[in-house]
Amino acid sequence: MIQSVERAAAILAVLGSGTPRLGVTEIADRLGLAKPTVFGLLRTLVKHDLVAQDPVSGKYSLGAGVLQLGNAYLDGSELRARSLLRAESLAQRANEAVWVATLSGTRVIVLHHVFRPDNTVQILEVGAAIPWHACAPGHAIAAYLPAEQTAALLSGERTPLTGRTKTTRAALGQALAQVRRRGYAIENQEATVGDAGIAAPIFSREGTVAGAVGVVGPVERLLGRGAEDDLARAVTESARAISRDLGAGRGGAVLSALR
Amino acid sequence: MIQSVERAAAILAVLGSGTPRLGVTEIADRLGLAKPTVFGLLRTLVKHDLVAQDPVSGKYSLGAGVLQLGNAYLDGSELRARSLLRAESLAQRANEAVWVATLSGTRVIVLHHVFRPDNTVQILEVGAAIPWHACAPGHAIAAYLPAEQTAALLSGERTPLTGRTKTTRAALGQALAQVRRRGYAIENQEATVGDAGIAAPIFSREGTVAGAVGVVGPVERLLGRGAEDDLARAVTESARAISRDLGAGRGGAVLSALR
DNA sequence: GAGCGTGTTCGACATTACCGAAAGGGTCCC
DNA sequence: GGGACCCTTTCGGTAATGTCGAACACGCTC
Repeated sequence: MIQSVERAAAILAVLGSGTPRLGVTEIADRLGLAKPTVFGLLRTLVKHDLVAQDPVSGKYSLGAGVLQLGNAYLDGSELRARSLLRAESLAQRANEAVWVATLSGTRVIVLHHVFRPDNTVQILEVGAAIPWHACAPGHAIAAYLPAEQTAALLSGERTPLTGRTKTTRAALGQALAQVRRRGYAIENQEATVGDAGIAAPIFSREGTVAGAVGVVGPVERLLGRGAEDDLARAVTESARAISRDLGAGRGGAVLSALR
Repeated sequence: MIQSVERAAAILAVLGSGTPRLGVTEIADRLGLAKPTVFGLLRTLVKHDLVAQDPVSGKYSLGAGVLQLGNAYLDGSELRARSLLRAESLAQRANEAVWVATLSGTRVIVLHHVFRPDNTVQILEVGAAIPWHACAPGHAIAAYLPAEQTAALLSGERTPLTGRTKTTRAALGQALAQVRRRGYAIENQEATVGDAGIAAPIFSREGTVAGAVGVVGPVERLLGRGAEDDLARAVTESARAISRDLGAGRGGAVLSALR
C-alpha cells in the first residue's frame, strides 16, 4: 500500500464529501497530517487537474479532471452499456424512473438513470452515492454478495437518513433474508421521505452480483394496492434479462440466488 | 511534485483514455515504468476504489470511486450551480440544446447539458471532454484566457476530429481573434459532422474566464439564414447574465473582454 | 498597526517506494 | 496431456523519495 497515494486518495475523498472548498490546514487536521505534507500532495493533484485551487481564497476543491474520469468510467462500464436498452423498456413498462446501480464500498452508485416517461422536470442522479442500507438496490446487491462481504457490510456503522431508515444489524439482516426469499428488494421511504424503490440483483458472467436495477418513485404509486407485485415482476424480469446479456449462465446466477 | 502521486494520476489518465481495460504490463509499457511499480500503485488505487480489477481477467479499469468524485465535483461547482437556471431559459429561448462547459487542461468539459426542448431522445453529455480547438466553448474560453495560457494552448499538438477541424496555429489564432472581435465563438462541424455550436465566455468574480455557455445542434438550424445572429445574441446575453450572477463586476469582465 | 490566521518555502532525516530478478498461475498450442 | 509461453504477482536491497518541524510572507480582523 503505497503511502503517498493513499493520502492523495484520502484528500480527494475529503474534498468530495460534503464541504466543497477546504483549506490546507483544514485538510491536514482532518487527516492528521502535517501541513507541508498535505500541501505537497495538493500541488501534485492540482497539476493533474484532479484538484483545483481557488486563486483568490487559496482554498482547494475537486478539479474538472475527476469529472472527466467519471465520464470515462461510465463509458467503460459494461454493466451500464448492457443495461441501457433494458432499463429504457423497463421505464416504459413500469412508467416510473429506473436506476441501474452498483456497489462501491458501502455506497450504491447510480450508473444509469432513465427518467419517468412523463415529461415532468426531473433531476439527473447519475453518479449519486447512496448508503447501501437505505435503498432498494443496496439491499438487492447486499443480499447476494459472498457471505463475508455481506457480513462486512452489516458490521459497519450506519446513520439513518429518514425516520424509517433501518440501521440495526438485526433489522437489516432480516430485510436481506426477505430479499433472498422474494428475489427482489423493497424500500419504503428509507432514503427520502415520500419515495420508495423496488430493485432486483444483476449477476455477472461469474455468477456474482454486478449491480442492481430498479424503479424509484413516490411511495403511493409504487407500493399502493397491488402495483407492487406488477412492478416487482417487471423489475426482476429486467434484472434477469440484463444478467443474461452480461453472460451470466443460468447455472451461476441461480446457484447464487438460491444459496 | 510528489512522484508516486503523479504516477498514480498518470495511471488513472491512461485508464480513462480510450481502452477501458488494461493489464499491468500494458500500463507499465505506456508509462515507461517497471511492472512491480505499476502493480503497487494499482493495488493502492484499487483499495480506494479509484480503480477496479476484473477478478477473472485480472485486468484493470477505472473504479466506481471516480464516478462518485465526479458527482461531488458537479455538486460543488459554483459555475454549474449558478448557470442552471439561465441555461434552462436559454434552451427555451433558442429552442436548442445548451451546454455549460469549462476548460480542463486542453479539453473542454461539459458541466451541464440542457436538452433541446422537443422531447426527442437525446443522450446526456455531462462530463464529456472535447478538445478545446474543436468546439465553440473551447474557442470562447481560449480567446479570453491570460495571454500566456492562450499561447500554451496554441503551442500544443492537435488532431483533427472531422475534415473541417482547424488544427494549425495560424488558423486557430485567427479564429480566436475573431472571437474577441465578436464576443462569441462559432464552430461549424469541427467536432462532429453535421453539428455546429455557438458559445460565449463566462467571467468570474476576478474577471477571468470561468467557462462558457452555448448552443449545439444541427448546422442547418444553427447557422442557416440569420438564425445565427439571433442565437448569438441570446447566447451572449446568457453568458453575461451568468457572469453577473457569479459576481463578475462589469469592470473586470469588460476589461478582459476588451484587452 | 499589532496580532492572528492563512497558504507557502526550506532543508535534514529516515522512511519509503522503486526496480531487478524470480516465482505462481493461467491459457493456448502442439 | 505435456510443454512453453505470457501474464500477474511476490520478494528484498538500495537510494531516491517524501515527510515533517520550523520559519516566511501575506491578508484580515480587531
